[in-house]
Amino acid sequence: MYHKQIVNVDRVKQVNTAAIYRLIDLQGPISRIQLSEQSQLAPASVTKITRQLLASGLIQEVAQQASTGGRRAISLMTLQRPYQFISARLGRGVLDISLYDLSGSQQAHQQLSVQSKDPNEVTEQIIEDIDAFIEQYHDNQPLIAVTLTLSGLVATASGTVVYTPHYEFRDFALGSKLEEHYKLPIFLGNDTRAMALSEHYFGASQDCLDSALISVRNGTSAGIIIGGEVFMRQHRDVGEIGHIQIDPLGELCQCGNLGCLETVVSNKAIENRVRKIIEQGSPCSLSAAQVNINAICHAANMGDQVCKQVLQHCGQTLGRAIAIVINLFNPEKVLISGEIMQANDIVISGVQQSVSHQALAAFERDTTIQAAQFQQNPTMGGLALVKRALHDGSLLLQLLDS
Amino acid sequence: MYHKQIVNVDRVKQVNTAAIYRLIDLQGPISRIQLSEQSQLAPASVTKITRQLLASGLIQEVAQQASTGGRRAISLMTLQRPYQFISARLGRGVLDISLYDLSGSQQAHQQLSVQSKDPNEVTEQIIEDIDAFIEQYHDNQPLIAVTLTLSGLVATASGTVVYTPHYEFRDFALGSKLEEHYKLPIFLGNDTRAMALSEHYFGASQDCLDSALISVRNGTSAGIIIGGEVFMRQHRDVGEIGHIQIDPLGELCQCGNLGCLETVVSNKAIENRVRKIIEQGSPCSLSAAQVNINAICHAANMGDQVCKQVLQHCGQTLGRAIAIVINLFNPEKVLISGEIMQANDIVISGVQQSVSHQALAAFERDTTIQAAQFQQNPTMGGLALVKRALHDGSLLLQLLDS
DNA sequence: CTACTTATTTTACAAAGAAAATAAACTTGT
DNA sequence: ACAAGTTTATTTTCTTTGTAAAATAAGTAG
Repeated sequence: MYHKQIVNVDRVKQVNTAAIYRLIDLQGPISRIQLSEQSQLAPASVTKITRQLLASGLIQEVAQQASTGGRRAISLMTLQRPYQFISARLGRGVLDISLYDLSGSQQAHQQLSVQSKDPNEVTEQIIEDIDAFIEQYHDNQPLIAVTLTLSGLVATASGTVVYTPHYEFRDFALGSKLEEHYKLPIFLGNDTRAMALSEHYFGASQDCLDSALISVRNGTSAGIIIGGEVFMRQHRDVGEIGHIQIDPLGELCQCGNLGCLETVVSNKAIENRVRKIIEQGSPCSLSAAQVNINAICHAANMGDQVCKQVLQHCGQTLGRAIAIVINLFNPEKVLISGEIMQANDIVISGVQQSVSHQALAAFERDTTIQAAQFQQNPTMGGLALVKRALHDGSLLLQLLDS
Repeated sequence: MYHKQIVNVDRVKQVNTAAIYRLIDLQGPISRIQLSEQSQLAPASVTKITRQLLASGLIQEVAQQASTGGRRAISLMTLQRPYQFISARLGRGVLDISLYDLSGSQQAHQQLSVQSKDPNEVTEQIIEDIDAFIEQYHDNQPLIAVTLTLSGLVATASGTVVYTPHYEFRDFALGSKLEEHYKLPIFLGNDTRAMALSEHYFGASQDCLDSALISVRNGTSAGIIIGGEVFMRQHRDVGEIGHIQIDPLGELCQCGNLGCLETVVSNKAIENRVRKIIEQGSPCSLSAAQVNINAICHAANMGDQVCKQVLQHCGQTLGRAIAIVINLFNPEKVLISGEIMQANDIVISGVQQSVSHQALAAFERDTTIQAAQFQQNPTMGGLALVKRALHDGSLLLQLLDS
């Protein structure tokens, strides 16, 4: 059996401290009195809490605000630059490593290739590469965390990699291995879900509590943000939409089924389809050898009918999946990420067609569909994981003590 | 902008009192020391809270438990029978009214027909009929609430009916009209979602935190329970899966699209399909005139191939929708409700086929699919709405004061 | 009858937030 | 320039809540 949230006294302090830190972080320069209004805590409590945060160096007093008729308010801001962390991202055959500070500015970046698929070998390489990276790029500022994002299912709480499409991880305790080595808080997560959270904190979905990010690259997956948090079930995140059956008579998917979303909506599927049409002799500005996703988008933007048609069909199909997400989650914004968004207008118009037909009218009119903001930076997701840990108090308390 | 949960002192008491009440209600006869263990509150705190609950008559001391080597523990239970409420359900052309007590036993029931589709007229009828029902069946025990469930979208917090398929409600403030008349707490909700919650509290999904109920009757809709609560977005519930496009080349749906789930999975769709096959001359144990959902299920169970095939196909199609729900929500149990479950084995085997192919393996092996427990009683959903209000503290506090 | 267990209650206390009082910084009217 | 009034920030005082520890109650086992 289970019990729901019980509140004891210690927890109150933790929750409220985290809430105040979060407000200062999100709402930039803000006075104590404004914090009190927004948090519904008494001014006295805000003073108590901010005193502690000031003492530990997590926030600072900055300029005074203009007077509104009396004593001028003192603005508070979070300190970002002194807090650095490592964000790594394990893609298909690729390991990206970055050094960030909390402001979100990337101090250094490196990309390496990964040959092995064996969990132990890959883990070893990750540790070696990050070690070398730190050696080379990190100065003497304190590191507060190491994050790793990857495609696949991750049990976030236990730091276990349940499953990955590109490597042979199966219920592999990657988190504890990294923790053992670095003696730092480790944050592990699915890459799409982490990117969705990054868009929520810093990107295109900053202004809304409920959003979804659909990532179309090697495959298709979704990250769903509900109430400002990644939607999770029993400590593992969900959002694997790539194998929704979109057409019972469709193409064979590598998973063994017919007509999965990924058989139409993925870079490889798009490339294959264009190649096929060219080989059938349709007039196209690309030769079969030139076909790749970037070229296709460029050609479509230039007016190439074949490429345009394929991308539009892809958009329509994606729209059917997005309509399902809208009906089930009713997000304010749906963001699409991936190389296809170089042909933004073509894809979006296809998506809109399907959504306007298939999503509930009451929901559809509330939902904006647009391109994601962070298309290029695969390690950006780690930043969100660190922010989240600060905002929910778990990492914040560790920094308060030290 | 928004702020997340802030905890102030008042709230602590409310949350913990509700949590203790919920534990006593769910875990039947239970001692204070067991409550302390399960709630992680100190024994002294449990004593304080239970004292209050005892004083207001919400719980009572029952038998002592057997000794485990020392003083025998005193069992506590919630009091159910003295608390009665009215549960109404507005279906297509039908109004069901029941009198329940908190134990879930139905004291009286009445079914009436509804002719009008006009919101004001329907509201007037509901009030008149409930008044007459109370007059006839209710004795002098206190009524603590009135609930109304219906198909359509309901904004639970504001008591507004956003949309209904069978009546012309559009953003209609039904809740406040009822509240004005009855001067009692009113709980309004979508019927499928309320039934899903009832299954969670009292039925087939009692033992799990995450479940889904799929209702197949006039249409198809889902109720999704996450963490023991109805999954909601900005105060309105979601789960309208009836218009997921399941086949881009499928039949025309009344919503104007092709191949919606409801064009295959609904009582009417099944009946039409069987009728069509019979008219085409296939040998069937039913005549076209005899066709209705109950007869079809019975014939299928007796081995009729036409009926069996249609139901199996319906199951397979439903399975595709359920696979989506499983991939997105990862519930422990999926319950199916509706007349089709009279042919339980046939439908479930079809569902299982699709799910085993299309749901993620990691999720599918954790998910049980079975028939819902409360198939017959349309007002059962209201019971869950009242329970929820007691368990989350909102209704509990009103009863504590009085 | 004594020693030991277990359950519950009482007492004393610590921590957090609320309310009121005070201090500080500024604006405005004279 | 200066008093009066505002607005913000902080401090003090008080109430509430939960908890630890001690006390009490009610059993068991030998």
